[in-house]
Amino acid sequence: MRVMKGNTILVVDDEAEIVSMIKQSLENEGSEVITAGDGRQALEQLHRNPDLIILDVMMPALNGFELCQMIRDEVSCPILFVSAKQKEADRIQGLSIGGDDYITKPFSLRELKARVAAHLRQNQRLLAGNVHRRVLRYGFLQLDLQGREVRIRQQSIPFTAREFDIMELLALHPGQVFSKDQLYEKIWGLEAVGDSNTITEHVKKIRAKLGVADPQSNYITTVWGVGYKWEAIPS
Amino acid sequence: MRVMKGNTILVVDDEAEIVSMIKQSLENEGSEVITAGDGRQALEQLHRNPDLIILDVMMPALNGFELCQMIRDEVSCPILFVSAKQKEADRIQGLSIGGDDYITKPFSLRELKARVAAHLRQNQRLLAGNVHRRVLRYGFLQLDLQGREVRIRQQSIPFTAREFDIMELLALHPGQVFSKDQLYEKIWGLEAVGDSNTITEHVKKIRAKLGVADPQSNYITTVWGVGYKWEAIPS
DNA sequence: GCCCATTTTATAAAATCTTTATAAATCCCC
DNA sequence: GGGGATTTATAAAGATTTTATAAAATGGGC
Repeated sequence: MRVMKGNTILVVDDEAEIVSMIKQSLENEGSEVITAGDGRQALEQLHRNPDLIILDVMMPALNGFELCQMIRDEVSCPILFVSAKQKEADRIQGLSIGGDDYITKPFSLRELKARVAAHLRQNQRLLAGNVHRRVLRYGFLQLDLQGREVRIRQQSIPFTAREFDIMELLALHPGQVFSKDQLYEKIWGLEAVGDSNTITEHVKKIRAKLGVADPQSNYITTVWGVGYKWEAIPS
Repeated sequence: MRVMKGNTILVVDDEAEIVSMIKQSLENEGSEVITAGDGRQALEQLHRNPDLIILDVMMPALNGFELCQMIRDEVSCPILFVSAKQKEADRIQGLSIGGDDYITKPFSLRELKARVAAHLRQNQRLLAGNVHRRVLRYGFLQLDLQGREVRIRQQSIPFTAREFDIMELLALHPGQVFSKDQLYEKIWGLEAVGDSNTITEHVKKIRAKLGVADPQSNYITTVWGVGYKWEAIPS
């Protein structure tokens, strides 16, 4: 789970075994984990500026709900409750007083990790966020024009500069046929001279890469005697 | 629930009664609710820019998981899955492919509302705090833009002026490729003339310094024949 | 004058682009 | 429907371009 790398997570629970179990599990994913055995200790740890807080509800002295209410306005990171109290009313209360998630004990470590990762991911999205990217999407295929990156089912596929240029041009004009000369002119520039085989070769490479990740698809169609075109809807 | 006022929520489910039930419930809280009966309709509704998406997993044509994967990179709002599939593996899958929450059917409307409100609240918190953010964080790396200081694992690393300029520009636009000419123009100024090797050299120095403190990471990627870009998620 | 950041130069290494040759597919006219 | 011509596909190798590295030169500030 790449998202968890480098993040600081505060785990608060009065049961030491649970704390150490969670700590170890999250550290395995690359997070830095700081811990507290009760609400007061947790308050002291806040100066470390955690990226996420996991909070047991039932603790002596200062319980999880109380702690959450105290810090919620000062701390903008997600707060996840973990509790043996399974009633719906408890879950709703936890979410209402400022919690972002509520997991009932006994819980699966894998689900805890998945939920922690999801919250961290969403935080990153919003923080690194306000990047309006131009992304072309055709089914499972995505062309990130600013990042010059191609993804199929979220998986990045390396394309060379020329390959990307050709794909971009075609995909920006779905359904329109481009002759090889047109492609050459648009991508290499007006004065450029070159063999039309060059295009053929690049198209072949593009198709090969797309074909590996998405075998049934046929994004680039050959229009015989004319050129190539991008299929509006991949088949 | 104050948070829900004025928000737009997209509800996607093929069972019309469920859609209308959720719609009514959320509208009572002050949200604007738009709906879709399947994945394709949902895609068409995305132009409305919802603040949150509720997604049924099992739908004909395009299921919730598939839809989520398709849109996750373009849509930064929270995505909540609602599903009759209750197995842990399903929940974890949903959270792993970009979902932010997973609620099993049959669900309590009150809990759904509480979870929706919690996600909206957290988004508002982050977006509000985003304005005066002056420290960029990428994994273990922190860029203090005000203090022009670079820290890895809390340890400060000295960077020269140009090095910091280049890093700052790249890191402020994660995922976007900058050509050497673009970098030169943005940092040295329009009229400046210079060798593109200068950039190469500075990038080398930056990578060397980052590499010492964080050997596995690769923050700046070479996009062959195009330029350099900052990885949103360091690999 | 010395130190440090910056830039330039030269060379090595890597990746890509283009060409060439050959095979396969498609079209068109008879 | 078949044969020849044309167009496109495939594969591999050479040429070219681009980037990485190292080291030396420049130039300003103390």
